[in-house]
Amino acid sequence: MLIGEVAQRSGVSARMLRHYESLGLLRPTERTGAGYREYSGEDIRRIFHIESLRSLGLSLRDVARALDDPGFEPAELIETLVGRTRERIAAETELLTRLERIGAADPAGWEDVLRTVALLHALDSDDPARRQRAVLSAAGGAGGGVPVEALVEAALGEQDPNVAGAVRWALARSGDAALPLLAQALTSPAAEVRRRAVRALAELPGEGTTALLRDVLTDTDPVCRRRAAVALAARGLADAVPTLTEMVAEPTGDVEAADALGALAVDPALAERIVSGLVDRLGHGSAAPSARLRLAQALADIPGPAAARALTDLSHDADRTVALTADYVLHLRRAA
Amino acid sequence: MLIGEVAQRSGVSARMLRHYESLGLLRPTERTGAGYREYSGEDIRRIFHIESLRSLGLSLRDVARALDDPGFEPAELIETLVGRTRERIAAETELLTRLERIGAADPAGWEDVLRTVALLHALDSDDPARRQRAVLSAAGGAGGGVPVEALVEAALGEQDPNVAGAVRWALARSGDAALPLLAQALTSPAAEVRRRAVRALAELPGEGTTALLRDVLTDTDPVCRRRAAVALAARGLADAVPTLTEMVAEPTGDVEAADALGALAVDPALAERIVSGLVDRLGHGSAAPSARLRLAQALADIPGPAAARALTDLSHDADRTVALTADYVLHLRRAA
DNA sequence: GCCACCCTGACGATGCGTAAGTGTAA
DNA sequence: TTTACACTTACGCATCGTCAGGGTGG
Repeated sequence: MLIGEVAQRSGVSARMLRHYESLGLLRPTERTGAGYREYSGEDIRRIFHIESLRSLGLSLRDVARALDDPGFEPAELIETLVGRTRERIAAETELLTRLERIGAADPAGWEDVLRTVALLHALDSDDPARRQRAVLSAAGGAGGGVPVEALVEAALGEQDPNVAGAVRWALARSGDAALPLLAQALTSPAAEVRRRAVRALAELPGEGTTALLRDVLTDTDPVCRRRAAVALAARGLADAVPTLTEMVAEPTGDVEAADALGALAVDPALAERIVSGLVDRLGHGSAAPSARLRLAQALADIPGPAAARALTDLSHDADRTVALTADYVLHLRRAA
Repeated sequence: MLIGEVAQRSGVSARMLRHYESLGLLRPTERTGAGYREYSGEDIRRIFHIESLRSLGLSLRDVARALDDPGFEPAELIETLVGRTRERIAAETELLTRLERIGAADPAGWEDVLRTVALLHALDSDDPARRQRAVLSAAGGAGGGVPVEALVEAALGEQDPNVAGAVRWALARSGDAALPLLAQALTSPAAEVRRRAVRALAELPGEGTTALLRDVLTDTDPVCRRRAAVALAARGLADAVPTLTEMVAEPTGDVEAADALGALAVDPALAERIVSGLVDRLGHGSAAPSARLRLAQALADIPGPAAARALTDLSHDADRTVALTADYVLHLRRAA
């Protein structure tokens, strides 16, 4: 078979067939009297072998080795090919999200593109100060070319507490576009991501966030639940009461919970409910004295007669520290 | 600033700085008396701009246009870049799975690799006959170099019913390795994928598949549920009875369900339960006559006195067709 | 003699490393 | 003079398309 027919049937251009030959990949085949290349069935098979290996990403040099060097084993090369392909995919994926974000910012000219690129680049710099500045300039830049997605991603991944705070602040100023993204983050399997999403949502204004935070109250992660509860309480939502009551029962986070409950208890009816919930959960002798102590401290922040009665009970507590604390709190309340 | 320092600070090699210049990308900068390139702050900024755009995948030519041609707008180019990147990611991902499958087959030499590549290639050929042959050779090849993943993928995607059947047959011969993959397919959001997974599981022997099929009985997709029920019944599992009863109630698939129930009803206790379930669901006058007709036909396959009694009731049915059918069935049973 | 092949050789595109051979500043 | 730069020119890498200039077969 002459080269043209081979090219047509194999899909490999005549140019490439000659090229393979020049590399010694395809052996010096037969030639006709006029010097035309004459490909045998064996040659054709070899071409398909070459193409098969090339389709795996082997270089022509590697193909030659694979087909001719008996000591060249596949395992290692395949492994490195896998590794390199993974790296390329990772890089391309990164590139794609950057491109999409830039596209989403709808740049009017290349200056816009450059600004956005610089911003995105700074946002995943290693230097926290740089990230900080990027966030601030993003928030200051009045929207044009500040992709919310990037801010959300930063909010969900930022390690440095200062920068994280700045990111949440920027996010709070950036409008509702962040909401669906944060909502999606709440479904992440990684608890840490959900926690950060909750913190960001807590600082976002608006009705939408309230609904989302309410759902978080049933999250499997306690930290998520608690942050959501505190945030909801700050908005005056009574849904948070059970979680906050639980928080008072735990040795950590009780102060924050007490504050939040105190804020909710400006409503007298709610105050009554909160007090009875707290007493049910912690007021029995079976609870640890330290728990009763936290109860007394929590009651300090709650106005109304129900809290006063509960404190009076506690002032007769078997544990001296509890009794004294309750007494002291009562004293303060009477003075106020 | 001289070229060496610029290179070091910007991370762009001196070679590339000169190359940019030769392309007219970086304007003819100042030169010292000796002809040394002298880069100004403006030049440095331009270098960063160039690198920014390059990081988005723009060619040097496009970078030049972007920075110098005021009529060249970003939108279109960004869009095509996004498209191309998506395509590259898709291609690389394809390549990756192929490489991983080849690696998983642990080839002893490049001939093994070539065989596997040819197989994988044939498996997603456009020609059903080719796919068919590939499947058969994969199943015949006694395992070595036949990646189960590829067969599973084929089973989940195959359109042609003949090839699909061959794939399931090959899968059934390929051992337990397919199980976890099919189990995962059962969690796919696409009902069609789950359906195919169920069909494949139904033809796979072993305990593991039974457990999986049992879970499918609660699938949201009725087709999945039904196929699982029929398969379970074929294995003598009573769990399938409620679903099969439901199937008799529907105008489609009732024959298959009746067969399956008949097979289960070789156990007399089960037969009784099946009959009472069927009668509860369909035997009342409130059911459509066509439903009662299917009931009569289903009862034909169920041995034992319970079915006979139910048929006798139906032989007095208000609907003539129903009554005649029940009569006829009773006649056949007595003759047998 | 015309058409459809074949041949070899070479350039171009892409982005960049790595020289070789030479000049310059301190 | 040495040392560390800088300069220009050019080759090589890996894959291919494509063109030029010329021969072959029917």
